[in-house]
Amino acid sequence: MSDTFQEPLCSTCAARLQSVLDSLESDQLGGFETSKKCGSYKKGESIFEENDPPEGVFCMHSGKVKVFKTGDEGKPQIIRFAKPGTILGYRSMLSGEPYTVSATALDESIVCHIPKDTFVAALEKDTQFARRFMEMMSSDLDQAETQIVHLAQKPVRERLAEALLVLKKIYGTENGDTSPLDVTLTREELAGVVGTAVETLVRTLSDLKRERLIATDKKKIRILDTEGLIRVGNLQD
Amino acid sequence: MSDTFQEPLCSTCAARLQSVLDSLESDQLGGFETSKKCGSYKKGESIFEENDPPEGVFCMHSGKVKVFKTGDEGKPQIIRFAKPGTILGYRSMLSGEPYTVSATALDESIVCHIPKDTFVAALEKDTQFARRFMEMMSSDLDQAETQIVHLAQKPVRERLAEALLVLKKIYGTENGDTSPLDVTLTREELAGVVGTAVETLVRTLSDLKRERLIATDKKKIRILDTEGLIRVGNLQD
DNA sequence: CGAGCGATTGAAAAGACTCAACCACCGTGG
DNA sequence: CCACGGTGGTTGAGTCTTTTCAATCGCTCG
Repeated sequence: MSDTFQEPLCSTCAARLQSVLDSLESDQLGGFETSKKCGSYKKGESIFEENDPPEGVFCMHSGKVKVFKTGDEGKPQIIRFAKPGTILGYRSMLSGEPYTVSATALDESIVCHIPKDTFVAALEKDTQFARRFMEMMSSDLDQAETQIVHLAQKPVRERLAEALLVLKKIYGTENGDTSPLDVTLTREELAGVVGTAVETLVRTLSDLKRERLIATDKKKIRILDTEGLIRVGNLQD
Repeated sequence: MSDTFQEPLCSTCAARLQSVLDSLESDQLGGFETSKKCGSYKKGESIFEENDPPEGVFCMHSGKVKVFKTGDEGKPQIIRFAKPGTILGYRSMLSGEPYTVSATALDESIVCHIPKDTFVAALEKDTQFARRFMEMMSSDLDQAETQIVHLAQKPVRERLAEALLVLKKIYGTENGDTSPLDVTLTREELAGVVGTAVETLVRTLSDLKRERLIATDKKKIRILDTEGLIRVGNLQD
């Protein structure tokens, strides 16, 4: 974590308005502002890791982060992607148990750390905030359960199509609709999202390229035919 | 849902003490008691289903319930098992969205329904309760994420070993340690837990039998060698 | 320039699924 | 009481998917 950047303020933080912290009462907000510590993370830098002791939660101010869990054989499985406004590491804060997932920057990112006491106090004092927070947890859980079903029942090809669409939805594209996804992952990372071997991932990507659904340029991926991918992914919803 | 049974009281409910409702203040408890509606469900009966509109949460008083989500091809994936004290359907209550999972009795079960208003009021008034509730959600989420990694990275054999150990942990055995698991699932259900085809499940079960790790008698499954299953499942934790 | 990592491709092997047949048990109705 | 039909369980065979291992390629960085 490096230190040369402008420390953001919660009160004027655009990312906050995208997050579960949007409705925070101003008295709580002050507590956040004075107790938080923000850090800048370069691409590849770790924000927290499995088994680390939790001391609060992280709130993303800018950048992109992958949240993953390491399997028995050491292979990382990407559980979810975070963007500005996302709260990370809340589970361990609540349970007091060490982190069960790791978070690593995918890009230059600024991530703030809010001490447990501050956060818990806000949860206790601001009912509306607590409510929003629970809704966020619900939504994370719902997403995880959908992921379970897809991993159990869909073939790699469908999961890959879905993963690409998810990346588009979360991080968007650089310019127009068919311009490159505004995030770059290694093939290994993408394999870790889809839950497959790197070689299989590469082959399946090639298939999609051959079908003109996507195009690749270096590490950049462009989605040429969103509808087509939805069809491939069997995603009616 | 049939009606011939003794309606349980929250205040004297043994299951409650096993649940997130254990610390509930007595004033809230009264609200639960007067507003709840309990129902008895026979084996195979549905408690709620995907896309049903939520009107509160369910709390298990007795019995066994499977919670599952239906995949695109209509194949049910069992997400989790519930026992007395388990709260079901809380996600949709929070979000107001229709249920994203279904719950069905595996055995004669008594399940109470607590109206949304009552439950939400308790969450708002009783900070300790809200805290416990969030911890429960955390733990569900953690479990779901572990499941994701295992589905993505472990072969059927390992997942089956784990599933059997989970069933033992949740529902226990009928008598001694190597007596039959105190729950009966069809092969199809077990396949839906592990995330595989019925035929594969049957074959893998046979392998475990051949290795004397388990034994089967009709639908009953006995775990003969817990240590062995832990080894097969690659479960150091 | 050379080392090394990430990406790609090929070929073989393993794992899992599908299809099809058969068996075993159970409850029903004759 | 028994024949019948149906459901759930099991097994076999073949096929498809996915993984693994090996080799090659290309690029970047020191």
